Amino acid sequence: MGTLSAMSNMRNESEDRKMSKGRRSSFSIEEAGSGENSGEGPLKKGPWTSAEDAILVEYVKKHGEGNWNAVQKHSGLARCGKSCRLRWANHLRPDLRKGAFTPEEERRIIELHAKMGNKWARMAAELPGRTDNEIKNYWNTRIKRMQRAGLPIYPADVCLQVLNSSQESPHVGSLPNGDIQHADLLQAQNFEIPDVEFKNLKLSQGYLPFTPTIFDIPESGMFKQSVGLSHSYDLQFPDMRPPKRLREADTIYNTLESGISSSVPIFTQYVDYNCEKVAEPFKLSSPCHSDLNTNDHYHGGNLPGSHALLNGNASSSEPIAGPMKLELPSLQYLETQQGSWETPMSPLPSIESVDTLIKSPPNEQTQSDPISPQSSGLLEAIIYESRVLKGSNINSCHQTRDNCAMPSEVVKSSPLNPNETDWEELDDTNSPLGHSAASGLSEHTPISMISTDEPQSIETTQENDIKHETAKDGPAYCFRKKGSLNQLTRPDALLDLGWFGHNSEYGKDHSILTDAIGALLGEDRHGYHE
DNA sequence: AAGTTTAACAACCGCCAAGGA
DNA sequence: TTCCTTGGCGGTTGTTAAACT
Repeated sequence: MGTLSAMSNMRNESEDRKMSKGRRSSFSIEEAGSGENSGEGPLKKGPWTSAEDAILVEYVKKHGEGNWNAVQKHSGLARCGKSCRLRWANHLRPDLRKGAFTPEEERRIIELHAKMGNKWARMAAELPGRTDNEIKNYWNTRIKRMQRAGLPIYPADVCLQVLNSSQESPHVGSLPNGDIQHADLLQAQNFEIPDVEFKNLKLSQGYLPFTPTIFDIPESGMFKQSVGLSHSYDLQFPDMRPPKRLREADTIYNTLESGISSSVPIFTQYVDYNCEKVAEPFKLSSPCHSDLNTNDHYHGGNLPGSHALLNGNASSSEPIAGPMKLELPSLQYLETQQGSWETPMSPLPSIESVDTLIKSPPNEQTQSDPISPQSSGLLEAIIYESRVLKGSNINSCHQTRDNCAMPSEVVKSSPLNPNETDWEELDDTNSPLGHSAASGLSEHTPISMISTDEPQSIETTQENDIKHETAKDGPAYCFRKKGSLNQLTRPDALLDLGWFGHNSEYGKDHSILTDAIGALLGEDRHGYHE
């Protein structure tokens, strides 16, 4: 935090110096510096000068806060009211607490965020002297760092604390007006973490004193997009590339005691208001871990969601039921987020994990299903797929799911795995890797590979009362009903057809699949490269 | 020593809700 | 009831300095 302090102290001293260069000033400093202009003409943007600050402070002394648009009239300050208000609130207020966040404050921020999500103003209200902007900046920087480090956003004890507080009281903390979604969502069932999930835990990284609990998975559209695909189980584990600086990690994890409990709701973060849409299909689509499939809570099939734990930036103040406003944080889908735990639950690999796998072939993770081709290459997978197809008329959909590995897992462990560029070339809108932005995220509700043509058959196989999406919200990667080969955006989607495509469309689709596999093997028509 | 990366920070932008005309 | 103004909030971007390679 020495750096932080230094930065903070430096702030005022260097402010004017910084301003000499200007950031986004709409006109020159000379113009702005005059400050007391006629109150007309273009309003200045960019950094504030000391003179402007003095004018604003003087104005507030005389007139009090508020009526910010009048500042320009009364003082001649060439700033819009909004800008004045911001400057006052964030920098000039006398009760502001300058300097770096203390460890206590940092912890408080984490706790508050776990409860509130991105409610910066409310968080600031809980931290006297701190501004929402400060907290927001801190948080964004923090989660960026944590993601880069592959560390969980929320320490275990914070999760437990929120969980406990939510159980003790229907109103968490001092949240007004029943804004308790986060806490309620945290009341997910206690999860036992299968041991297998930690096989690849890289404790040797040295900065993971506790079991990772909450992982910063985007909850909003990005999350929805990815959850049925590859990254919904992108658990934040130490990256293969440790960050250059982990000062924060030291601070946080030294500050926050690491009492880990096996009952920490590890996977609740995957479940949001539409959890029923995503969890269950995913359950189906992980047949190589049927042991886990039988473990409902593992997949959160019936669980309430946890926005707070989903995403460091996720706001969860929105009602759970009904349309949810998508809040898309800037950091919600960093590349490093994908380079994560090699959980078998991740049907599609992150690029980094693929790279890792290519560089160092997988070992443990491929042991779960001797039948599945996940330990072989894509070619084997396709061969395997063809075998499955042959038997598909006999086997029920459910059986097939239970006996087959996710095709994308084949890709995952395959040395033929296409690289990121390939995916991007294919179809960004369908690629989780291509979704670094917030556009159109809600358009593809990830239902994994379930055929949208016959949700009933799926439901009959489920113990949980799950309502599946209809075709209009079909999975991003699933084979679309009207699909031609061009709509098969990924090889695993092709394979999925075989894995899950025992539906009424099967006969029609099968020839397409055959073509597609042929294309995969020989034509390279979509730009798959080795 | 130079170039690159990262963290911290400041400020703007757009959206939204409340209140008043 | 509608429109406008104001204030608040959250997301994003640009800049700088420090740290790192």
